Amino acid sequence: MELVKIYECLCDPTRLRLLNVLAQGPVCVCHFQDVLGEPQVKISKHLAYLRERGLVASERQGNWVIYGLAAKPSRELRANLACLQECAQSIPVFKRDLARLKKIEPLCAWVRAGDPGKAPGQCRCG
Amino acid sequence: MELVKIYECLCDPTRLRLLNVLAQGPVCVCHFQDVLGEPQVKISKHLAYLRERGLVASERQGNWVIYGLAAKPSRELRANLACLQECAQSIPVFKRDLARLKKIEPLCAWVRAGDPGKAPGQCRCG
DNA sequence: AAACCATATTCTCACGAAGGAATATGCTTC
DNA sequence: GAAGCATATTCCTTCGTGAGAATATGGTTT
Repeated sequence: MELVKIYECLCDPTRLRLLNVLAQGPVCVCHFQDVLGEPQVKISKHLAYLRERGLVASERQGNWVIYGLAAKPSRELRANLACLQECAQSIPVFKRDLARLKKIEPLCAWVRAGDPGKAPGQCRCG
Repeated sequence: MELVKIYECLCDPTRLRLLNVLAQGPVCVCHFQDVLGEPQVKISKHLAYLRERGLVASERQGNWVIYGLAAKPSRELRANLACLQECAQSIPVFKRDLARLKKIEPLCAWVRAGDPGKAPGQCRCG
């Protein structure tokens, strides 16, 4: 059942936080590390988990990799992501993450714009 | 996170089917066996799993045990059960289960009524 | 109280998933 | 092409879960 696959993706706190952030728009991996405050391996592996199951998609942009929600989600996925967002609104962890995201949002936008010519040698996350 | 506990409950096909059936009202265990066509142990263990995590509650009625959805669900639980129902509408397995449930519904109602005086020695499920 | 029914629990096995440390890959810059 | 950065993968250990067989429990009937 595809529905079960979706719920399997949702039954880990780190993945829920990732999806909550992604609901705001595409984000690059190093920003995830910054926003969630979790180690690189953890972030990377959970993103891979979500990618293999089709919840998110990734695109390389020079040194960075940008993740975004699936382009054309199934009805079930759309419904559940909407439900998650509704629930997340009232849960502190998620609100904190979005607050931190807002602070670095300009950087995210800049990375997303993806003009390699202007890219500096080092990510400005830290 | 309580939200994760909910999703853990939802990431198994058998449990999804149980919850889908329960959305129609309380049901006794032997009827679950009949509707899902799964062995007793399986049903019983998954119901226990859901009960330990507060998604469902059980009540003994003579030889039978009747399960129902949690009386006062959290906002998150309510939202997710609603979402599940919406998704289930278009998925064959769930529709089949509800169809089979309908056939034995009078029996369910009778068990729920719970007049031990009239109870026969044997469940009429099979 | 013995037989019986519906349900629950225990035991064992196999498997997948999460976390961390170490290492590999792909780009980019010098 | 060597060094450096961001990200991915591998290896290992630990833990929870699902399934089935067998057995236990609690209530009921005779």
